[in-house]
Amino acid sequence: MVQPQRPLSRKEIRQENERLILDAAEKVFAEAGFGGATMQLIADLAGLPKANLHYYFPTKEALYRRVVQDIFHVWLQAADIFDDASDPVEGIGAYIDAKMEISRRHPAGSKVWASEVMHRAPVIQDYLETTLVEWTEDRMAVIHRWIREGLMDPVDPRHLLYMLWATTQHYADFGHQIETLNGGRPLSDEEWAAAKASVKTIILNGIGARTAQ
Amino acid sequence: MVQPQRPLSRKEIRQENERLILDAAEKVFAEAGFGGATMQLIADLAGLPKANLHYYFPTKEALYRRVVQDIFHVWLQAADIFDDASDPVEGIGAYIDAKMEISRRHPAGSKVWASEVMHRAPVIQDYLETTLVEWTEDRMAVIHRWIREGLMDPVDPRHLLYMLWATTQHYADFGHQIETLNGGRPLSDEEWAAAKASVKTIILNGIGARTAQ
DNA sequence: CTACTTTTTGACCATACGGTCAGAAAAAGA
DNA sequence: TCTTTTTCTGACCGTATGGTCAAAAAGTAG
Repeated sequence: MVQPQRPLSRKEIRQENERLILDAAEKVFAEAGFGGATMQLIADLAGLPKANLHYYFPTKEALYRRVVQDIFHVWLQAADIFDDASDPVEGIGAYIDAKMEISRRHPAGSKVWASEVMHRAPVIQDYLETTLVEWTEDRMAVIHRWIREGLMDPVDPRHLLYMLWATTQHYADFGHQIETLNGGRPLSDEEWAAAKASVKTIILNGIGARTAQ
Repeated sequence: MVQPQRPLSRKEIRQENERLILDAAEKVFAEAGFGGATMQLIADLAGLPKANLHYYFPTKEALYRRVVQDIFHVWLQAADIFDDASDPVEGIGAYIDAKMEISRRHPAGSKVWASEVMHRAPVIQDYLETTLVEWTEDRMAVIHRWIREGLMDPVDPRHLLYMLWATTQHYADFGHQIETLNGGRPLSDEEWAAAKASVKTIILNGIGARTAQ
């Protein structure tokens, strides 16, 4: 272990500890659900005494709320790709790649999100009703434009989006099932590439996506 | 309330109460997760005193186990359709219809299953490793046959199955999100029909499914 | 009706959990 | 150095929860 020479400043201590706690909390909430998670477990995983958690986050709910909000923002960012594209092959293809990558790198976050929504979004319902609704409408507009431009078949954009979310997040949320069906081994680099390719092929084919000239 | 003339026999009492408890448990486990569910809540919903639950199911875990097992069997049955079909348009189309119908009629069951798998299948891992593995291999063989017969494109059957599961179950597991994006209203009959149609169109198109002559 | 078995239930218990607090330790400022 | 502010932490508390139990109620068989 390399010890820093200078003692950490207060700001650094705060940032470092909040990070430790949030990372641990994400994992524990993902593995046990909100109800099954305990502050003690999170504290142990973060390597801090339980009372210290309550110093940074007053309640279990406040901590959970922060975890869910952080995840939501990661996801929103990942969707910028969508807008910059000139055709569905590029836009939806890149979106699938991005979401599959998130499923691979942050499966815990995806599970926490899924759990939150499954339980009727007790803490982020307001986000769903505002930010997510806007986000969805914007992307639906893009898809409608592509349809008008003859770049893809006239599918219902809403259900296309649901399919994109469902399919990509499945690789995180049901990762354990996939691993079991893969002989107990996590997907290798090649298998992840094959998964991405399969998803892209079927969906892009399925909506008759064409590239812009 | 219509009261039966004859008092219930012991066998009837047992069946009736187990059914009441299992139905209530499915709902509560779905809404709160295993950790968040309480025996008291289940008891209240079932209209029985808590001690009575422990008479029929010794522990919370035993009750949960039965709920998950029951769901698993419903799903396995729904897949018989797959085998009886002579081509992917019929087989996969009917499978999508069946799974969408389950998502619509038994969303709680789907959520319990999702939660169980997300938490690394603590109670049904053995089922995953035996029954589900067999089931999956059988269906993969069917898909491989359809590919050999030129009835669909040579897609990876594994990832096609994942896409089918992901897409159909999404309408149950993320039903709350879908409802929110639908203006706060649950999907109407017509909207469910549109959802089914969208999923079938995109996937069957996506794999180049053709009907047998 | 009588003896027996199954079912029901209120009261109770031990434990685990979220949260509090007072005082110690450490950093920052003068 | 001395004072103030922030961070840390063991010990503690009230409550909610899963589970138990003994006795009552209800069904069954003769």
